Amino acid sequence: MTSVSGEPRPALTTRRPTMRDVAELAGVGIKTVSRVVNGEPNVSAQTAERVRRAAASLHYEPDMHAGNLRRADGRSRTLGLLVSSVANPFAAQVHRAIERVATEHGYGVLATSLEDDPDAEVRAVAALARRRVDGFVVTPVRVDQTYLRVHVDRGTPIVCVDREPRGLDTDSVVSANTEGAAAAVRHLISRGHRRIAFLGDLERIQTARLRLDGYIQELTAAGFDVDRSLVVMGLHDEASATAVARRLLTLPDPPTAVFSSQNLVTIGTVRALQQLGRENVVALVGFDDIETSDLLKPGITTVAQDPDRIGRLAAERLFARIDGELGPPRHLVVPTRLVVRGSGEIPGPGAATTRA
Amino acid sequence: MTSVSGEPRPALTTRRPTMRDVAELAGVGIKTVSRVVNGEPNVSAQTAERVRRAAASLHYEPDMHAGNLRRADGRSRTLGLLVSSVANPFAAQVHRAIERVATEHGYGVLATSLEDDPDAEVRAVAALARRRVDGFVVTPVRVDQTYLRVHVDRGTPIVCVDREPRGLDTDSVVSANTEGAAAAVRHLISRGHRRIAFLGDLERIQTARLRLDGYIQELTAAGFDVDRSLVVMGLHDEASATAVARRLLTLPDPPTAVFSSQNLVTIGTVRALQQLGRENVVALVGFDDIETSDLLKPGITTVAQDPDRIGRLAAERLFARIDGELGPPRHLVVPTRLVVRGSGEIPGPGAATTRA
DNA sequence: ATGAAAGCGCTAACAC
DNA sequence: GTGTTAGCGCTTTCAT
Repeated sequence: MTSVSGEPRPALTTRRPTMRDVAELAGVGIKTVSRVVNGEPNVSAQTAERVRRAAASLHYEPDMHAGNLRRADGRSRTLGLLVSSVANPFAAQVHRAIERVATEHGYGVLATSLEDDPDAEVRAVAALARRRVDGFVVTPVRVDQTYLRVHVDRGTPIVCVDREPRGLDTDSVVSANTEGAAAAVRHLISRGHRRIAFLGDLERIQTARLRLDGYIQELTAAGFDVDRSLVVMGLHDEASATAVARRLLTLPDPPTAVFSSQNLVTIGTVRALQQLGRENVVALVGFDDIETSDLLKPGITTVAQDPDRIGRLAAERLFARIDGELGPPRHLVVPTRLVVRGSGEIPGPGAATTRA
Repeated sequence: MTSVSGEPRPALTTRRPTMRDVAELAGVGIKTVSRVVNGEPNVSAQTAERVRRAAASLHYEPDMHAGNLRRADGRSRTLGLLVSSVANPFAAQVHRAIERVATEHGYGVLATSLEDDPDAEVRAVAALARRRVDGFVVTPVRVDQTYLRVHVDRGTPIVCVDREPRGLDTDSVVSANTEGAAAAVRHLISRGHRRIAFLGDLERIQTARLRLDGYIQELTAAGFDVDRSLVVMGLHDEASATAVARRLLTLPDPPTAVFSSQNLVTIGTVRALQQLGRENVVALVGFDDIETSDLLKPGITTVAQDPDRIGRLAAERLFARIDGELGPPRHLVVPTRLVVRGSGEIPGPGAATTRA
């Protein structure tokens, strides 16, 4: 090795400059740099310019976390988001809406996918707490959110989305699940259907139960009995939905309409209908919208949620609390919208036979 | 107000306990708490248990950022992710895959949506740098990524996904865009098509150009001329794709097949075909998969990408670099897969008329 | 096995 | 207008 003795080996990576480095280069004190970087007053325009030049030439980036350690408000300017999965289209749209509001406030978003695992929920909250997020947006998975109380007590606000919390009252933003499901069933009844099947998600999922409630309420209100053999819960993927839909549709006295309470279940049901060649005979309304519903034949009539609005409202609630809003928790309910595309308008046996 | 004089007003929020609080309660030095919390050796089992109890009773959560300030490796255990939009299905799946690997490493992910805004790219990188992320996964938007060099030089590795960087050589993971497009065109040619339209995204988007390259290469290789009147770039949404597709399909000598190079363009094309009632006459292959492609009639034949694999490989590359891997940048190309569903198999004028 | 002192990069408080 | 000092919550170093 022929290295010149005494010659310093070049560092593999260049050291990241600190405020002190900028101060030295600009020939000022470190506090002056701090003032310039943070846009505080009491720095002459000349000095400020020298500091800015020095900072730029060094590519100085202030260390946010170091600053927060001493800063009075101690804000990390980061939000924690807990969703079923960042890959889930509904959750992803909620996420995007939250991010938009967060960006306006100079905040970043740390998102975590829970995949319906109750333990992942507490682990994720702990991990985010160690990162000192200023607030949480949580899609509850556990049956009880009491464990979050300590965070609220320490001033870290929480907003629940999609599902209401239990064991702890927090701000929340959810879809009008019961009303939306009722509207779907009402729509089918108005088209002459009496035997309407209900295909629901896992019983432990709050929204699945609420949509079932809406279904039962509306049938009852219309004076029909709820035929329990047409109600199936526990469907969480396409395959099982297809299987159950096929079974119901090949019953001796099959339903003339289906209300599916979740996206994957709707898709599974469409597949079953197509396999049986009954997609133009049996009516279908699905809860939650599907991107390409209108390209199918028939188009799928759905109860559309508004994830963008849900996310935006949740973020606005959270920032209001971060900014010190007091008062009792607020519970926001975002209306759904029935999107008519064809599948839900297939007439049932009781349909008026008169034509225009 | 009848408050007992001298009685301290309860704090609105309880102060967050520090290591010092835990140490005091456990009757040990702060360093001992640090040892227990970090699982370091040289603490008696008895003492450790006392510390753990004290920490639990106070709901102590160590401040990660404070620790990083002094910690030798200075890791924030956070990754920065820049994508078109967290709501984009492809990006969301890449995101989920990255998150999975990150979680295994005890890392969090800060995702930012760029919405194809070149300025948002630099702003996002700066914001993430101030948060001291340990690495970046970037979907490049700008024509030049030279601005990232300073971060690489300081030891913050970068992996580009979906598109290759320019002006700076980094690890990258992309789909086989040219090959995938060529395979689509080859498929159409094999079904007897000669006049194949190409509907592409904005010319400035790298993947759009590469897919056009594949289209041209394959047509040329087959000995056909490229009819420029059948090639339209600059399509970035459904509406414009529908309009252009309608125009091409109503030409005096219309194409008998369409290759659409992007999801929204494919959907727009399907709509045009349905409006003209030609979805069973004109062949269609789309680049990038659509969730419910198989429910349409005909099903949409697509060149499917593998976002899960892309995300996983990108994260693995990034962690390899974070863990100190040296050596030249690696460029990974993830193969695409032609998914046959019907629309791409509609025969063209040159199709063999013999039947099995 | 345990702890005291110094210091990470920055801001608060207060001097000049 | 500007700089100095202390200290945020933690880890490092080094003593005991």
